[in-house]
Amino acid sequence: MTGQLGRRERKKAATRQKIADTALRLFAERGYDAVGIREVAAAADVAVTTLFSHFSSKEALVFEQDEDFEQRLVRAVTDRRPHEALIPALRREIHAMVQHCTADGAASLWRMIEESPALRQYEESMRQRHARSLATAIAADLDLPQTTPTCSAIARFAVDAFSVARETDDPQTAVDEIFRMIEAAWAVAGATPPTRESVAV
Amino acid sequence: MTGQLGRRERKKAATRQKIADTALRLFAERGYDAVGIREVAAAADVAVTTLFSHFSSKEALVFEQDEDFEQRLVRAVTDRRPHEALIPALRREIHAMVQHCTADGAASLWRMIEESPALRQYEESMRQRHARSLATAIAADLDLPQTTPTCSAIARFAVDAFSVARETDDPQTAVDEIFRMIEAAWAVAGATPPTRESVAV
DNA sequence: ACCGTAGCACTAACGGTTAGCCTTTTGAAA
DNA sequence: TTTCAAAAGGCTAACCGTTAGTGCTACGGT
Repeated sequence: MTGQLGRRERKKAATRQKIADTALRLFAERGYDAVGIREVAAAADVAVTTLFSHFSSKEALVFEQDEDFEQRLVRAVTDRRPHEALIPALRREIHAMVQHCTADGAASLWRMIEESPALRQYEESMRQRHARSLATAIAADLDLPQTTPTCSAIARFAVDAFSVARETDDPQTAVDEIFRMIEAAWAVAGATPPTRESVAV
Repeated sequence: MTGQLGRRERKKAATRQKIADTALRLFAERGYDAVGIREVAAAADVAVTTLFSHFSSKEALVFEQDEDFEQRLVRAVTDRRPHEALIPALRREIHAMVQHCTADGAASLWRMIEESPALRQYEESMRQRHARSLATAIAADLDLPQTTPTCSAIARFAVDAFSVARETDDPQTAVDEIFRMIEAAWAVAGATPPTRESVAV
């Protein structure tokens, strides 16, 4: 083995990266809606079908770090230090994610997202996926056989915190503000043991 | 005036209704994905362009009551009886909406929605719109000049309650469960007066 | 040295959506 | 009543994202 990946996998990764880079450059230059898939493929010197074998949709070209975000949320729960409570761990991660997304280099990217309805819609359904994964992780953390309404709700609240905060002028403060609410919500949920129905199959 | 609407508006409404009815019938018969727009238009005896002048997308054919839902949420806040608190009013409305959507006749419709990724995605972005409207209504109710992170968060939490509950075996119980959490979240948000930044322009 | 397969290309098409342009209907002003 | 502007609808033709079908080539393991 050369390094860790074979030539084949390196080439594949290179192709993927080239497509993503080309797409983001074109989108930045001329706007997301004004650039077609055929154009991106041509500029990256690949076939349209190749592009779609690397990215599941045009929007996915923009949200390249989709799975990163998802795993960060899940790991914030599963890999947290022993004895650290659930909500503070989530809060720290959301803080970091917000910081990452409001960093200077990313501003124009998020502006582009806000201007395109298609991208907004994609982002929303992406967050829903993330909330589902997070809910599963939370349920597992509580040794529950499956997600309860409380798990799903807390997961969604956390994701909401990110979305709402990112749209405000002072994201970090907003995250803290919302997480105080989530903390309170979690407290009453924990105090109220789940009813028979909500755990039953 | 004949009745309240002129002939023109009555005809327009009739056309719209005919399109919606035809579409839902075809979708129910053969599945959402298996029925094309051209087919729906032909069956409703209108041109494709006419269909799209009444509905902004294929998915909108299914979520005909989109605006109803949005207005019910907003009115639950603005039109509630004097002295009734905000969160209980919202809870009542969400209860009613869940009941309405889990009634017997609607079951097959929601199964169809769950089976189609396109419909799920549309529903999600619809809920986001509703949450935005609700946030604005809540802000107005509190005499705030614009939405704060707290308003947006509570609005999203309420909408989340609907979405999570609808996926549960026992939706009504789930709504109560989640609204206990929202009540707690609202309590700490109200107790903590907004900081200067979160209200500033 | 060989073979299975992953990666990629090409063509052609499908389905949702829109633009451009034309006809008919309708509400109301002149 | 006549007239007229706007609304509603229609037709054609296309654009765009996405996928199926097919085949070639180069790589990795045996």
